[in-house]
Order: sequence, then structure tokens, then C-alpha cells
Amino acid sequence: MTTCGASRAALPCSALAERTPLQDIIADLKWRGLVHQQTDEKLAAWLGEKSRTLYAGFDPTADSLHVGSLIPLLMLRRFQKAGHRPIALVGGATGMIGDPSGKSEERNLLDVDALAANVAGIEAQMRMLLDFEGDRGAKLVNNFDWMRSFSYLDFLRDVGKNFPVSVMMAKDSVKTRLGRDDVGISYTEFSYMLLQAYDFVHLHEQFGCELQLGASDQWGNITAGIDLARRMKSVQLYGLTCPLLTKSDGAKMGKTESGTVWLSPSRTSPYAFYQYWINVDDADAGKCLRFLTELEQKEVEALDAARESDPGKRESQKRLAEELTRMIHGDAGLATARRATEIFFGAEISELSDAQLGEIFADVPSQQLARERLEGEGLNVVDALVEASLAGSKSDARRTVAQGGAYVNNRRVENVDAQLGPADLASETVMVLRSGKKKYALLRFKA
RNA sequence: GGGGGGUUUCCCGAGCGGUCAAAGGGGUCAGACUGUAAAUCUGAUGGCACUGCCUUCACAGGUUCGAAUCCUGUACCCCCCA
Repeated sequence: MTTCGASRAALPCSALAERTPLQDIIADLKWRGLVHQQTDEKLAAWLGEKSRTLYAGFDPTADSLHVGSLIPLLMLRRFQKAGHRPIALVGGATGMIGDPSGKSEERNLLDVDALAANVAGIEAQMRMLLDFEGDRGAKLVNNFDWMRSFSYLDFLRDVGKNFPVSVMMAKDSVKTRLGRDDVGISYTEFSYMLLQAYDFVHLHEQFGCELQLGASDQWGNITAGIDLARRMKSVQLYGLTCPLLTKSDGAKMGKTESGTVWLSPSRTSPYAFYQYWINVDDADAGKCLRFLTELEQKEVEALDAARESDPGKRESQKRLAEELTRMIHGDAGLATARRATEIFFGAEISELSDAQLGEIFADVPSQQLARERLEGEGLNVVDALVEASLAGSKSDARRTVAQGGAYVNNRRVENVDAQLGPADLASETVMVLRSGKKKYALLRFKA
């Protein structure tokens, strides 16, 4: 994975930081629907005056970001492209506390080692989307670095003093938790906003950061930071939030039955990632294109029109999947995803290598069998299906075959008595079994 | 404490001595159709050595040539009266 990642629609990373003059980023964000709330209506003009420094925070709850973090991260990228300097803040310290916003329960605290590993993983992913070179290069900071040595007493005197409890209690994030009698909120989580508020002040002092971006649930934390800066330093800072990415049915984007859609290829294969976007509902496709790609307005609107007139073609979804897979997994990742798609949807499998199959079927369960089972009489299809766990019993397997639902290397098996031999291997040692439309399993035959 | 009802295959629910691996629905699986959608339609749905055999109807015994169905006891659940 190269530092510069995989953007094609976007400019090469190296050009991001140098790009001038300033573009009207707010106008772009507005048509995309990415502006939820802003602290000042004159933000556009303010940003037009000169290159500004801004930041967004990310939770290090795992060693990879997921689709949900993509919007703010792309926001940073958009600002950088428009001529500003982004800072990505990884919440090594705040991650130990847990943000009560949008959560219904107290969070489990992470230990220091786990956090360090998570921060490292996330950092690598950010390097794909942001340009860290040059004087307008992005910065990556970890609030653990400045919070670790901040003593409790000093923090209470310098920061806590500026927070009226009445104001803190009034924040939605706290209020909703206090309103419930089944969960409550600990003092630790209650203090969370102080930490995030202080981050903003610190980044302003250290890097001249003046604007904080976040999802809409961050509004309270952002304004807390702005208030704190005014009280502590008498400076005016700004905030901008974007909507949360939700589906038309209200559910969160980026979740499948099998779990979260991650950016890391070891957690979510490029194929699974690609498939996630291919399967986006028509109703959500336009929003995703606006929120998550860098396609221009004209292009997005053309896709809207195409979706309207010929939804079956699913041009929007295809384009979305293509853009995002390339952005996150590079051209090579996109190629893999596409080839996997072709094969998953019926293309007969032959003349492939173990390595290729391994890549394509990365998410598919496999079972190892002795090579001898293919010799002589061969392996009965029914037994093969059972070994591969595609059938719960031999009866079940027989039924599947009888009903025309069993495939070997994507070739339908016609006969219950079929025997599989070495000729049925798709590669050196692997046989691809399938039951139904897209339930796959591999059998690996080792000597 | 007294009286009554219940416990069926993944779920709901029929069955009330042989024709019961057990109706029907849901779910699930497969097929057709389709936009890798939704809806719809068709088939399948205990196991195996599969025109046959074996194991299942709360559990343990019993009556019968034969029981998910009858009897006895045990466990759990529900309702009514105190």
C-alpha cells in the first residue's frame, strides 16, 4: 500500500498540499449536503481569506477505521484539496474515556497497549487519503501525547474552572443519558467533553488550528471547545458538522449481517467492500455519491438521472463501488474485487492458481482434506458438500444436488452419484464448491 | 392447599390406538423470474447403507399384535378457587 494511496478521481497526493488558489469549499460541501451545522454563516468568506488550519478527531476503538469514519476523513481531504491544512487527531486519551455522544451505554475502557496499536493502524490508513508533505501538509496528532502529562489538579484549575456544570448538563449528549434510569453516566464520561474541548484549545495554540469538523453528534463537544477557547485565550474558533451517514430506513451505514465494513483489507476484503457499495439501496445511492466520492456535481446529477430512468442498470452503485474501492484499496484492490465479483456471480472457474483463488475467495470458509481422497474412485459430490459444510447432512446434500443447486467450480452438478477427481481441481490444490446462488466453500487437497 | 389445562419435529400449531417421520402456517434451503433489489411462483425441509431401515412427539415405566395418541409416576408451564 503506497502512502499516496489510490486515488484516481482525486489529484495525486503530492499535489494536494501545494494547490492554490483557495476554492470555495463550503459551496461544494453544501451541494453535497455535507453541511449540517456551522457556528458562523460567514465561514465561507472566512475560509476564502487565507489558508486555514482545521481538525477532526477519530476514535481509536479498533486498529482500523470503518465506513462511518470515512466522511470526516474525507472532509479533511476535501479541505486540504481546497487549500487548507488538515490535522487528524487520534483520540488516544479520549479513547480511554469514551464519548457519551450517541451512545446509550458506558463504554469499556481500553488499555494503553491496545490503544497504541490502534492508533498505529489508523494512522496508516490516513496516510492514504491525506498528504502529509509540504508546509500545508496534514498533521497527525494523538491527544494522549499532551494529556498524559497533564496533572489532574492542573487540569481542574486550568480547564475545569471554565466549565459551568449547568452548561455541561444541558448538552444533549449528557442530557439523554441522564434522562434514562437504566444506564446512567459515570463521572469519567461526563468529563469527556472537557478533554475534547481542551484538544481544540491545544491545537489552536500549537498549530493555529481554528476550525473543528465532526459528525453532527459532535456539535456539543465542538461548541464546548469554542467556549473554552474564548474563556481561556479570548480567541474565536469555529465549528462545522456534517450529517451522520444513515440509510433511508434509518439504520447506520456500514453495517452488514456479518458486521462492520472496515477500511482495512485484512478485516474486510476488497471484494466484500466493493460488494457493500454495489448493494446500496437506490434510495441511498445519491447520498453516498455526494458524501463519499469526489465526483463533481454534474457527474453526480447525471447518475441521479440515470438511476431515475433506468434503475436496473445500477450505474450509481457501480460507480460508487468503483470510486470507493479504488480510493481505499487502490487499483489492484479494485481489480481483485472485480475479478472476484465476476467469479462469484457465475463465471466458470478453471486455470487459476492457488494464490489467485486464495485472494478471490478470501472470505470463504475452507476445509482441508487429504489428497488421496481424490485418487481412485474419487470423492463423491455428496460427501464433498458435507465436508465443506455446505450441507448439514448427506440427505441435505443429496437434496441440494437433486434440486440443481450444487456446483463444482461453478459448473452445475447434474448427478448425485458424480465422483470428483484430480481433474476437478480449479487450481493446483483447490476445489471450489457452491450451494445455491452464492454460498461458497473451498476444499483444499494437500498431499 | 383444592380443581382444571398443557408439554408434538427449527418456531407456531394440528393430531386423540394402526393408513404418522406426523396436517397447516412461519422460518430455512434449493429452483424459476429479476436489477447481485423487492415481490412472486415451484419444490424441499429427522438420519442413514434412501422403493428399505433407524431415531423422533417433556422424562421414566406400563397396557396392547401395535402408542404421539390409553394407564401410572416424575419434571416444568398455564388457568381457576382458597
